[in-house]
Amino acid sequence: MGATATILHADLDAFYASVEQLLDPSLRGRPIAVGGGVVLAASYEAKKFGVHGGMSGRKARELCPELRFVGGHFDEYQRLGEAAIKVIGDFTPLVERISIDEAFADVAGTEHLFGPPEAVARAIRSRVREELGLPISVGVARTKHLAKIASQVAKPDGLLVVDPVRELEFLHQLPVELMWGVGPVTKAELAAAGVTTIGQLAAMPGRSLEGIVGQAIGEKLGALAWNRDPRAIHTEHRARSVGAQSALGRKAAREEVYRPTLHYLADRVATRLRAKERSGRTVTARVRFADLRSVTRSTTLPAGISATTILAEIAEELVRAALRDHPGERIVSLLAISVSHLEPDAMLQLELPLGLADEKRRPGARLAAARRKADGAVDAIRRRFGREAVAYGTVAGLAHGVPEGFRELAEKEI
DNA sequence: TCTGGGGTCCTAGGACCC
DNA sequence: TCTGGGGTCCTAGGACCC
Repeated sequence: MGATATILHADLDAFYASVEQLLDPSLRGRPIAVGGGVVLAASYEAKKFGVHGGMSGRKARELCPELRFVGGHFDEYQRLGEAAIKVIGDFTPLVERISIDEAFADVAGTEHLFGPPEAVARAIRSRVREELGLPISVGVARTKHLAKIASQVAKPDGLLVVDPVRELEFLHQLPVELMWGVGPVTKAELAAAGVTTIGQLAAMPGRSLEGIVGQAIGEKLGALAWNRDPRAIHTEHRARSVGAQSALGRKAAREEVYRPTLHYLADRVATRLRAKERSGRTVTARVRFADLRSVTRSTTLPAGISATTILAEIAEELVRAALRDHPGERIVSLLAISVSHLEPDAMLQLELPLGLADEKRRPGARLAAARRKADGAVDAIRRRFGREAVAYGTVAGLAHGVPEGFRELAEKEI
């Protein structure tokens, strides 16, 4: 068993940029970037100049003077991402979507219907190209990790099947940074130890590898390097945290300044929690200073919360504490709120009026229930008239860095 | 190389419990 | 021969992924 390569990893190439080139033919074959202040995605023509996602717009223009910036068609990204996943789903129910533009699939057992895995991969690629007009790369291998590496190597617009008898031969010649979990820091640490290829990493004694990157990562990388990581396809996914953040440029670290932003963020997070019928026990606030260093403060409550005002108040307290501990920092460049330790929304059962006995058992329970009810009313109005129909006091009209559509896209359930 | 917004997981130290 | 708890939860920081 396990001797055939049946895991596919499919990855839309330069997804946002490809969609823009699809929508506007005059952009095809030209270096373009989606975004403005920051590059959200770059076309392959732009990547040749060294432009990549996450880069500042200014830097990107320096590298590529003829770069065209285009505004994002976020609804189209959502629609086309869904459509591509649907194409994969036509070949197998075992699909694990891991982001808007990529997914794993297992085609073991569908050979009698659609032919061998390589034929399925070809079919997926040509259907996505013909029906949606988008390039997609596919890797096929015996394990998820190897399939993912194969799709990266196949890019752009390629297909690569890793023959099970040549797995290590293929894997060991590649650079370590193609492995999942090896970023810039780990790459540099490994390079300092003379390790730049997956083969060199595989040859290291486990002890010394763990000495460099820590136990958990060391064990994981060791398993990946020998392709001994038989992770299964997971078709269900449940979020472990819900958060929101806003970059502020440079703002004074004063309450009148950060308060409205925290209410805005709390509103986004709490609304999503309630929509999922979840609440969370741990609230974390992050403050980033002018030099981009950031600190976090968190607190864990005895019971989960999902009320906007309560979340906002806790976040304010956490931010105050963080600033108190860093009196030298007078500038804030980003604020974030995250809620974790998620559980079923306890307040849902508290819709009925609470009596004095409840209040004695849990001080503040009645106030919390009242706030939860007010939130429920806001949620209902928004469901009918849209998000903009209601805002929490000073939050109304607050200007924020990225387009609303980008936030909504990022918030979408995968 | 000063860059957005959404996440996951790991580590280390301390508190607390039995 | 050496050593003197182990387990669990919480907090803060950090690396990494798309």
